[in-house]
Amino acid sequence: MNIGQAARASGVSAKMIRYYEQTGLIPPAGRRDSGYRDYSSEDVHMLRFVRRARDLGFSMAAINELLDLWRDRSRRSADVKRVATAHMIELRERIAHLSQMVATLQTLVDCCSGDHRPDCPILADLEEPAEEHPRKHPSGALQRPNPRP
Amino acid sequence: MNIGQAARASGVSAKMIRYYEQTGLIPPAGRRDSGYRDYSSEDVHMLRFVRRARDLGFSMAAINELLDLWRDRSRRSADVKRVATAHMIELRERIAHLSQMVATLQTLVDCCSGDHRPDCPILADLEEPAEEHPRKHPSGALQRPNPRP
DNA sequence: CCTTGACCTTCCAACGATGGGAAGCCCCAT
DNA sequence: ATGGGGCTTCCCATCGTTGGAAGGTCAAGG
Repeated sequence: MNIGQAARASGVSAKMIRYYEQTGLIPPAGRRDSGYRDYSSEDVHMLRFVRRARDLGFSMAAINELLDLWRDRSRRSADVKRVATAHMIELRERIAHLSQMVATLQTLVDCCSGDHRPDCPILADLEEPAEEHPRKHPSGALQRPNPRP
Repeated sequence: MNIGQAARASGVSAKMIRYYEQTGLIPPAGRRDSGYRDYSSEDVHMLRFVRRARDLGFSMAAINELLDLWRDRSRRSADVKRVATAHMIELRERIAHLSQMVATLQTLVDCCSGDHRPDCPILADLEEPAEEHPRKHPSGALQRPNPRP
């Protein structure tokens, strides 16, 4: 099976298959006399594994671990769970980070009239950020950053 | 004011200041006789603007637009709002993407016993993804992907 | 004056994962 | 045998940021 066929069968592009091989994520494929790489259905199986892990956002380093665990019949499922949980925690952190950005942007966008006039609270905030430091120990009065007019 | 001082005053690293200048995001700084870049408080102000925009996740292309609008006294706030809204939509899409990953991972992690045994639904899913195609037009019965035992 | 250490300059490389493309060889069908 | 498509390797680009090397500059202290 050529690399193109393996690519179509696995959903991993030929480019990426070569890259994964080059970086050692997957073992070097066998070669025909012509120099063409040759893939078995097991190889495709492995590529689909990698593809699925990529779709779930695992880094190549994590996929490396997962592949090792996959091949290790005496693995402990706890090890797999640890890798997946760590990844999930990182994803949640990224989501929290993005959500914070979105929340701030939404506030600013809500405050912007969005018309022909130049006055814009969005630019005003970029220029001089409002001190929205949500205190972990709120000692003062609750702030109303977005009072509806 | 040297680049290091401007960096500390703006929160943008000296490396990035040079990079922003090189790519045309910010105008070239003035130079002393020694060749050192020289920054005014207005330059720092602009750098703080860029920093804040970066913190909100804007791409450099978007920051370029925002800087132009910032400098344009006859801007229409609608244009600023459009840039911010487009960015917010993209952030929301990224959040949705990550959330989908997290949801799948959470399901898998919940199903994994995480002990010394090798059986692992996480690896099983990576190997052969469960066909969880949530239909946009659910014609059949609701699926129960995670029935509590 | 000279040294020393901190600072500045430019240039080059790397990260992570992927895409694009060029130059050249191989395979298969007409 | 010829054409077209697939394969090979190699290089470059992305995006924003960091790191380092080699060399010039500044300021303080001996």
